[in-house]
Amino acid sequence: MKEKYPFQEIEPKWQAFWHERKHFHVNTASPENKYYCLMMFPYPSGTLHVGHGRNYIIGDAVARYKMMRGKRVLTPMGWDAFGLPAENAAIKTGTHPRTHTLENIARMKDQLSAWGCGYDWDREVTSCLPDYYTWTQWLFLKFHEHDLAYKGRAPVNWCPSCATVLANEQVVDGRCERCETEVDRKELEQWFFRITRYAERLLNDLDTLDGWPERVKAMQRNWIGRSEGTRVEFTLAPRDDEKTDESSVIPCFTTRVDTIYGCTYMVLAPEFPGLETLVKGLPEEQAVLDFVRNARRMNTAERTAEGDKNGVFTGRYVINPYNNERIPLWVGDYVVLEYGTGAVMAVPAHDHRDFAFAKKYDLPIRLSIQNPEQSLRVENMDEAYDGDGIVVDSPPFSGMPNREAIAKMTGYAAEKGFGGAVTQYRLRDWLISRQRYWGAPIPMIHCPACGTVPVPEKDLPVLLPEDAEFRPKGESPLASSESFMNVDCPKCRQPARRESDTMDTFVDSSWYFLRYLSARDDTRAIDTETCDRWMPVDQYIGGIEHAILHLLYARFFTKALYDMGWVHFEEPFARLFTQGMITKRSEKDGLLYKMSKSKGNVVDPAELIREYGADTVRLYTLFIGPPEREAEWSDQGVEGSFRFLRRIWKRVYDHRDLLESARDIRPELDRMNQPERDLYRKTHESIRRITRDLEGAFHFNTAIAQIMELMNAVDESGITADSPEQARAVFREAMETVILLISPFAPHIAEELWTELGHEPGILRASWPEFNEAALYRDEVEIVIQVNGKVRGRVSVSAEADKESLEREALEHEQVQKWIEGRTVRKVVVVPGRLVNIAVS
RNA sequence: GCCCGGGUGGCGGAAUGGCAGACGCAAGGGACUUAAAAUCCCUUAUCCGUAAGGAUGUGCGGGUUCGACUCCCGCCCCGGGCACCA
Repeated sequence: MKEKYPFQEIEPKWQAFWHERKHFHVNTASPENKYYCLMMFPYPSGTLHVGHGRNYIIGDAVARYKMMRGKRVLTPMGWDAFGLPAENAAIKTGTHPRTHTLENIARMKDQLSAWGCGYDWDREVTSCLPDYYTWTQWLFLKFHEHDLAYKGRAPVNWCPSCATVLANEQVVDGRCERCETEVDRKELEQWFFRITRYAERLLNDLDTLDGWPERVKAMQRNWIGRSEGTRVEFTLAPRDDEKTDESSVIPCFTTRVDTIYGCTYMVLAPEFPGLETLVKGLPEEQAVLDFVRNARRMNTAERTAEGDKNGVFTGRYVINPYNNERIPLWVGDYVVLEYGTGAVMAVPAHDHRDFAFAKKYDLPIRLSIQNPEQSLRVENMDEAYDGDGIVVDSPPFSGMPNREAIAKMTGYAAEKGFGGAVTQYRLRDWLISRQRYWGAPIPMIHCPACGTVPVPEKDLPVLLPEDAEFRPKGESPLASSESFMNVDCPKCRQPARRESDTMDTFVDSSWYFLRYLSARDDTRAIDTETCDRWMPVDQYIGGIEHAILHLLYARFFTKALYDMGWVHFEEPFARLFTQGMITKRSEKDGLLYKMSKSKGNVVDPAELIREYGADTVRLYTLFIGPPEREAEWSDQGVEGSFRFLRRIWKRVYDHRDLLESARDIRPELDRMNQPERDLYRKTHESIRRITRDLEGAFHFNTAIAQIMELMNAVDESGITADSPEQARAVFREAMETVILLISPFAPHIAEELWTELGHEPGILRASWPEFNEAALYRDEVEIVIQVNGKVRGRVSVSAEADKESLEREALEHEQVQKWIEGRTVRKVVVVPGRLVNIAVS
């Protein structure tokens, strides 16, 4: 055994060992003791920094811990390999994105193994290769077959820099999530997935996900945005010029139907369908058209910025079905088409937006809810009252508490046939078309005669053409490849054109966790039987940035596949853990940032591994703080973790004779003296504590602190090779425990020392230690004595001491006497084994 | 505005309603060394005190309790999500 901790030698050795012994391979034929431990598969950017590493290190620690607890752990890995960066690099350098991507994958695989992370590489999936995207396309066809994929014309988000459309989920504050360019609105024909059909189930089933962070569930609830309200159909008042309208009703959605008698006008969204015909030929027509054109020119950010509200009168009127009142119809830029019906009943007295609009355009304000103080007068109002109260001036509902009136008035609408209760969602259908090259082609064909025709399953995959022009032009690069575009219609055999858009990469990642279970199966996408055995994922680990996007889409896919009968579970991820970001102070401005090249604050793991070893990087990453929270990387902290590992190594080296001599001696509690008992107890306390830290929440930081404490206790024990037999036995057990407990975190050193101690190689196959209840017992305990809640003394007593004797002992304590002298003892609280509190006055 | 988190030493952070600050980092002092590195030992919340000891202290203000970082009520600040969503 080497004296100096030879991390550079042992780490590659054990990595090769795990690989050769296939320690991370698992047979999914039986579900017995299964544990599916999944990490979000990475985009192959080429280089991982220590911030990315947190994800894999946590996952690997969990996998190793569960293996030692006897689970058959599946930890697969793969690559979310389609996407813009590779394509952008291709545009710049001329290298094909595939070449670039595959090189990056090779590099990242090496990085992951250098970290000591083990995976079942036989199940590797790479979403950009035909053996994967064939099945992504197949799933698209299934979705199409079940009316979950459709082509529709709609105003969509267009990123001018990426030259593609984006899903709602990919627009953040009116900007492209990727490149932060302001997003424009465009009206285009695009492919959508009908996720809104699942809104209710996606929302309700969140309640079944006990193993998910509340935060993520809250974000999804917000995003789905369910709100219950009332649909009210207003009748369009006939035109003065007696021309007829296409439709005579304008429905609107409201959550506050109780205020409808205060409705003094109605507002349409500028994009409201049929608006042009509504105003055709009226004196107001030109003003309306100008207003609409202007509103449409604005990008999403400008349009949605709260503040000034603009609008224009249409020259038309609608009838409020509750009181048959004729009210003016306006167009306003604060009404959004996509939500509700694109029409809003305006109640300025009870809605702050309507209030501002009415003030600006001098529209009437009428009270219909009186506050409990009865103090509201329209003349005095300088803001809308949106609180509860009593319905007024609303016959026959006047006098009702407004909450009650909502139900009554909604019922009334249903009864009279002009509306009723409806549930509205904020969630929109998922736009999946992308006008880019590096994605899975949408397997559809446009035939002049037959229309849009799906590619027959037997013709899959629709391969990406090799001769496409990448440079983005607003049209998909695939359109530039004639060999790709020209195809015969599968129905009528006449010349037709392929769909030239590719799929959003979030489609690829919505089902990869199913594919891992049958990654090499070239006959079908999903192996239903194996999925039934091994799904759901027991533990999913990834970044919080996917709280909505990926995690919502994957849930949607699972539910859709459930309905189609391909899987028999509705939720894919039983437990979810989201780790916090690792930040580092920028040397430029001294501020904290997420690690990124542009901020110049990335820490390269390769350098650290060379200098300290992978175990140090792992240990530090896990010790840095609670794993779900953000943490600041500290170079000194790394040093500290290194020192600790080196210290463990040195103890084993220095005491190798002692450890060897104790090989066959079992610790026996009755034969131990006090210091031996203390170390024995500390050992078993540590096992208990650490096991508890790892079950449920992953408290790696406190688990590691506890190992450090145990190590401190080993050093303080003063046991040497000359110590008596029991001392040596206890010492050996303590050191073995340190090695076992640290092995999920620092597996290389643990493997090495484990064999050094004479065990068979392969600590992963060793069992996690169990604590001995008897070891935890103390016969003497220190009791704290408080006077009025303040500690005034402490006393050592037998663990069995009863309340009476503890109270006596406390009252007689010398220091304590000083504090109770001359005062009245009102009460004495005794908590056996802990403290005595004497209340005096 | 609504919904989630969070606020504890110089720093990262610990604490089933029961000794606040485990563990680590940093800092200071010492041992070893010709010297340095490494290692080991000691100190380290704040204030008063030579000390024994005392007072204060977990964002702020109240409350419950023998006892509150922890529970309840009302605020403040920081981070995140949603938002002219009717």
